[in-house]
Amino acid sequence: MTTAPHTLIKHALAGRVALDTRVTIRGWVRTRRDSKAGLSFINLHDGSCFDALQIVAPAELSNYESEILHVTTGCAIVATGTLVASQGKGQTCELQADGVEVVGWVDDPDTYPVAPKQHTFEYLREVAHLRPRTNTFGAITRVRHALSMAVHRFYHDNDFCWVHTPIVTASDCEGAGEMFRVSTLDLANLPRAEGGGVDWHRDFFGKEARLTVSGQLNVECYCLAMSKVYTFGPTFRAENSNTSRHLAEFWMIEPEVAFNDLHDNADLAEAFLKSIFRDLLNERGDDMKFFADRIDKGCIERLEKFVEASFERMTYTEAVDILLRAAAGGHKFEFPVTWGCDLQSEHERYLTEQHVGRPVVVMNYPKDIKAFYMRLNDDGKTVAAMDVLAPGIGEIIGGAQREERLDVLDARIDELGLIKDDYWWYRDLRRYGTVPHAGFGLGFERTLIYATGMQNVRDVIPFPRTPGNAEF
RNA sequence: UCCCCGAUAGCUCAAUUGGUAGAGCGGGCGGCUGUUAACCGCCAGGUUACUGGUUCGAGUCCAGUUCGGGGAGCCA
Repeated sequence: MTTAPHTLIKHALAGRVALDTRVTIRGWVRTRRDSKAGLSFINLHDGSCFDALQIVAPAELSNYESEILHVTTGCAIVATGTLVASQGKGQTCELQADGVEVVGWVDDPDTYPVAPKQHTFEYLREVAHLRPRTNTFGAITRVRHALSMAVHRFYHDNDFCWVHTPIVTASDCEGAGEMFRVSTLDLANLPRAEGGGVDWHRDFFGKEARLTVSGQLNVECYCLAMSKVYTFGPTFRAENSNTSRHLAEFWMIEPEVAFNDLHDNADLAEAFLKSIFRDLLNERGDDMKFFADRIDKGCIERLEKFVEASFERMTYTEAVDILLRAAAGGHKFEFPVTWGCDLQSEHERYLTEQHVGRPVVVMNYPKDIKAFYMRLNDDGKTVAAMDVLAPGIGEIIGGAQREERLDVLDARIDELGLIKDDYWWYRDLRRYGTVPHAGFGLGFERTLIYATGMQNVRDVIPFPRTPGNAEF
């Protein structure tokens, strides 16, 4: 198969193609306007940048009457001609076409779901297969890509290894969250064990298997060999969560660094977030300008401040004091604050939005509200956990220094009524060359809504999976 | 899962105390114009989410269901 030489619209618009040279442009029609002066204007997108290229189609084209005048939004065309300075306002250059081939027609223009107008995001979710053709989802797609590449660039440049932790896991010890089962058994005819329960030995993996809720336990193994590692992949939670911040399938980034303590961990989180946002501002100015114009006025300024200012850091105990003072000063909280309680959304929002006004790292939570693998502090009451809270989102990062002492880890496992044997390989890490280490998890979709000002994680992932919805 | 709100043309929304179903955009046709959210005229387009109830009469009131949104919990 040969590919006809063609030009991306971003290169044509950026001046990488000299004026008065012949080019071929391929893409999808956004709008068509006819002039009785004997020409039509076609706005064409190809996804390579935010802006469209204007195609000037003269009436002399052999298919002008028969085809060009019937082109509607969504048609796919290949236009060949000369890139020229525009005679009109609104664009610097345009394609003076001498040939326009309609490659793909729109069957029924009357009901084409994506009109060149404002649609609600709720509606566009119902046409998720066509929403990438809108300005907003084109911009989101490019921003998502740019941030993904920035993530890999940051870790690569800082000597991390990207570790592909498994999606399917047979260890039922990943901790928090309901998990999706993975099975090839016939649900209508399950093999039974002697007690009447399902005989999982007959299943594909010979035991119960599920989709991962975190790559952390696996990536710790590689951390204690490669020193600096991270995961970046899909994660699954079968929670019945119906909010603008939860998905059943989402992408998470989990770095893990040997010999790091909690403060190193917070330093890493800060340097990491600043790096990817700096890259985003540098690379996707066109899309970020769109988000600032149409979605969230302050999104660029917010990121610019973010990469300049240092993170506010406080302990859980300090956070509780701040909240108690706020309550005493008349601020109404639905849930009362006491030392030992988990921070509610309203508490996190107060801290990050009102008290600090930017992201804040809260560290050293009471051990009773955190996971077993978090390192017990010397006070015996708190663990070396940290949450990064962001305005408008809440928890964007959750992390900790891990418990590297086997006796302390075992005591925690016992305390929580967990079964030691289930964690045999995780415990082995503490028997063979254990070292202090720390890491965190960053929700990628939450990062995207923070960066763009979009309000729902369902609108920053191509095909959102939520309770009751796996269409497309 | 809990609380609150909503569902009317392809899309975004109107419709008075219950009394003939409307507009803009999009689409078709025509006019005008180097146009650009173009503009002007005409036309087409509806089982008012679904099921049942109250009523002479229901888009409107009541009950249930489905789907969607906001908030909460869980968390990233």
